[in-house]
Amino acid sequence: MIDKNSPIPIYHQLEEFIKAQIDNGELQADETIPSERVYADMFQISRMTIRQALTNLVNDGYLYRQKGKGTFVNKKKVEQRLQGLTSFTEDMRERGFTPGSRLVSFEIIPAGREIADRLKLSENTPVYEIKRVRLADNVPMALETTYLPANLVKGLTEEIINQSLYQYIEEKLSLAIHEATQEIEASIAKDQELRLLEIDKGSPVLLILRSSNLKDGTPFEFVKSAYRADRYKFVHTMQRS
Amino acid sequence: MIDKNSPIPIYHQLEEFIKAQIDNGELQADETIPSERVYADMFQISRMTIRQALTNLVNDGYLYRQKGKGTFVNKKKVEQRLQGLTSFTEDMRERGFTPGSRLVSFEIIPAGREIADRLKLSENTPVYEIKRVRLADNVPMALETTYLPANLVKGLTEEIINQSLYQYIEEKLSLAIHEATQEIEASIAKDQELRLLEIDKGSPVLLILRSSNLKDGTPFEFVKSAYRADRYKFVHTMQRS
DNA sequence: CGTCTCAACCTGTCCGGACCAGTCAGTAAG
DNA sequence: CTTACTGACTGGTCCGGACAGGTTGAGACG
Repeated sequence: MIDKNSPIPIYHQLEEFIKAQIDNGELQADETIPSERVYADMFQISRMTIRQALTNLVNDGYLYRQKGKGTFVNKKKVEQRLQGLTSFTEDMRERGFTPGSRLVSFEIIPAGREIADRLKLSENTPVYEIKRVRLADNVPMALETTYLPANLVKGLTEEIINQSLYQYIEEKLSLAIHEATQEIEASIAKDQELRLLEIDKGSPVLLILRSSNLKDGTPFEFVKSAYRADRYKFVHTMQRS
Repeated sequence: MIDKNSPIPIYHQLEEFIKAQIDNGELQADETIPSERVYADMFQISRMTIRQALTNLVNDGYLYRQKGKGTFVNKKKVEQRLQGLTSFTEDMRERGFTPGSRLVSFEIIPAGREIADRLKLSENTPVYEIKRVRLADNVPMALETTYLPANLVKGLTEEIINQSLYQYIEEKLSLAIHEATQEIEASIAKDQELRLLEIDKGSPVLLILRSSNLKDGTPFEFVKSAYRADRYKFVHTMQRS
């Protein structure tokens, strides 16, 4: 329930509490949830704190409100089956490959201008730089460099990186990964890419730059990936509006 | 400014005030806006009301916040409308270019194996093959080859092609364009591409293969586009599911 | 000159409260 | 039976305040 001694903000705990009730069927679509004042009495929390939690859930599409009437559970959004934001691991599995990776380097560096811009940090703020060769069925698929703000994505180790970054971020750090913007362009492989991807001089690569945000808009990741052009194509669908 | 006698909520007036400043250039991207307390003093409004307005603007993508540092104007988002299925003409206009094209060839040919597969036709069925250099601000941007089933997209002429294919299909033929799948990969420019795009041997191109369907699922178009890598990147967003 | 400390700033979270405006059920009057 | 009123509920808007934790720059000290 609500633990006032928890480091997790009270409004956030209430959000999770209500979401859990919706997910497990305790609260059904179009059902009224207890009013703000009832929750305030129930949990001995101020109504403003309740309102903050409920406002967030309304913004996220879980609830809807009607002035004078109450707050109701929303029907489940149609899940956009269009390609979602997935990690490299998830993407390779989707394509039927066995994903893997070889760590090239892992360090904390002061963010340069480009990285600071992308992550909306001050220049020289410490960030993790993780450089990996990503494998599919044990063959190099991409050279990937990931930047994460060190004071946001805390406590990274090589072990965590060798497992799943997204899982660590979502489950251990309880950060809500939300959306990403990707820029896709063609390029000619540079020296390090040639070596690490085991391709010939003059080979093309598909360069994908991804900037990812948490639900609250905070950038948490910037990734540069150079994919072997002979092994990877990006596929997606779009609709006429 | 802020009119406390107005029926419009104060927090909403503040939102519009700040948005107006962003739109008219008074506030630039990454610039700090006055702090919550400064606005509170300025307008004699409670800090909570200020926070409500700013939170809404953060949620809408106009601002971003950094704890301990301030609230900043966000860069204008890449317009989400780029996400949809658009023609080259629409895409270039969206990016602020003047679109144009130079017809290279236009003929009816019997569909080869690859084209027949893509358009779900029998081999040798007649299709239009339209080859164009697409221009942006009068500079070659892409070499585009479009295939359309001749008995579905009827009556094509050079004049129609020089205007808008999508407009002709939707308005004259009353066909409902629905969705497309795109494959994006990196490649090295081939001979014809080198000449027509005015690039050097060994240059990379972004190769985009698009298969488009009508609302009833019928494929109506298959397009191969080779974009100059120095002038074009594909940008899109995706969300975590 | 480099380092450390501290004050003054910032946003984040939470409190308790007041009043406004919409909705609805119950009751009284015609 | 209909209409109007009232009270109790709802969410919406706003107030003034307190404390926590992050950031930054100025000043002191070695």
